[in-house]
Amino acid sequence: MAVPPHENGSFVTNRPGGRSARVRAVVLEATYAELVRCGYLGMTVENVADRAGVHKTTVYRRWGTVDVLIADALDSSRDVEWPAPDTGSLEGDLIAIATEVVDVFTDPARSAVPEAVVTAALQSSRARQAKKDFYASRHAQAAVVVTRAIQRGELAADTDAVELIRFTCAPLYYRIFITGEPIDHAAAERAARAALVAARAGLLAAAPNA
Amino acid sequence: MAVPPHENGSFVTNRPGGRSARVRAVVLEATYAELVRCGYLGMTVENVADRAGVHKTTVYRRWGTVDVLIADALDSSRDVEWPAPDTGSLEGDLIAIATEVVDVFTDPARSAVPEAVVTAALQSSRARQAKKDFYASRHAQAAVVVTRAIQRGELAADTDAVELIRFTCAPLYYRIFITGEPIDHAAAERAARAALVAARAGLLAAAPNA
DNA sequence: CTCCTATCGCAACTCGTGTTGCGTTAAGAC
DNA sequence: GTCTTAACGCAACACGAGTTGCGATAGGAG
Repeated sequence: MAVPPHENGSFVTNRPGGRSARVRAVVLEATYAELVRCGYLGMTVENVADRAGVHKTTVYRRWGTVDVLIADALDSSRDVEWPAPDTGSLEGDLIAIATEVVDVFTDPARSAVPEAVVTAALQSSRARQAKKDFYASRHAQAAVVVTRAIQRGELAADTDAVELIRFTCAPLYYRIFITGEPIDHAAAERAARAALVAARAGLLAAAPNA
Repeated sequence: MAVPPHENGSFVTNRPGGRSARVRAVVLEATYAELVRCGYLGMTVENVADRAGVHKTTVYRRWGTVDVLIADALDSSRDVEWPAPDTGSLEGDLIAIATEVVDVFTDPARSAVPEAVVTAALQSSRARQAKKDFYASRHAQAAVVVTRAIQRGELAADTDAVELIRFTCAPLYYRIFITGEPIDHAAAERAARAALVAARAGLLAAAPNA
């Protein structure tokens, strides 16, 4: 068709069997690599194409912009399984989740991707939607530590599981992206415990809370 | 000297009296206007110069890039007085602070600037420092509601006042920049109350907390 | 007022991103 | 195997952001 793939929102080609799928895989991998190497603004469609061993017009025609490249890369990695921690206690699980956030963002190689995703989401609605879907998926996976705690009787049944995860991560992301202050293991513990105290106080109820 | 102003970190010119100061003021005002109109990536040095009624080489020589423009604009508005709320209770004050965050980010005209600042801070160290200084200043101003509460005996004296402000704002910023979920007055109240509960539980102590 | 020079305006230039037209390759159907 | 055409490679181009050299303007000192 005359309509390029990046304008109908999906990347289903008419020939998904061989070359198209191969090209997509190698381009998305190159996208991650270039993101780590140059960051969001330093990244160029041409550099991604070169690294992938593909001509730049191919990438321009199938994806169009770096925002769409990042969004597609994020979509493709959205549903990879993410093992939720299981330390035996809800507090331990929440601290483990918060600690992983700290670990990611204190490693420049791993923090480059989420930072670029946040930037891209502020520029294009396509990337914004991909980011939203990604975090919704991850939060749903992480929320099992809360539902398990409810089943164990550690927490009220009407607690909003995903909201508790959000409140656990929020103070860390706030320091990273807003105040620019450093984060460490103590900050992770503090964030997890604060979220837990709020949940135990009934402030994170799921229903039309009072 | 041969060193352009944006490389020595300050914008003190040798002739601060007349034209230089006038040019700076009109350029920074144009920076804000273009930020609202085009966002961070749509913004260009040339458009800022045109709007300011100056030639683009003037802006290029004094600031160099849009990151520095944004950083300088932020610096110049950092110390404008920001009236902290005074509702009579700490809970009311925190809810008022959180509600203002919601108000700003539900108005596209007002949310454009902080969104651009976050983006710019992810690209240049100069903008990152300006953002850090700006939020440090605002948080210090907002923290007076906490110190007042401590004086009234509402809260333990060892509470980290700024940390309580951070925990109040964090869940809102998390929804705005990370999960992309909507925010409203209920979310503001929830964030403020959760932070307050954590503070009352002694989790936000200033000292080498236990 | 006169002089010095920091700062600005102007025009031409460089360079890299993104585009377009066309020929080539290979996936999928038969 | 042959045929069709979606998808790719290639080369030349268009466009705009950022740069540079030089002359003009206007603070600030004496």
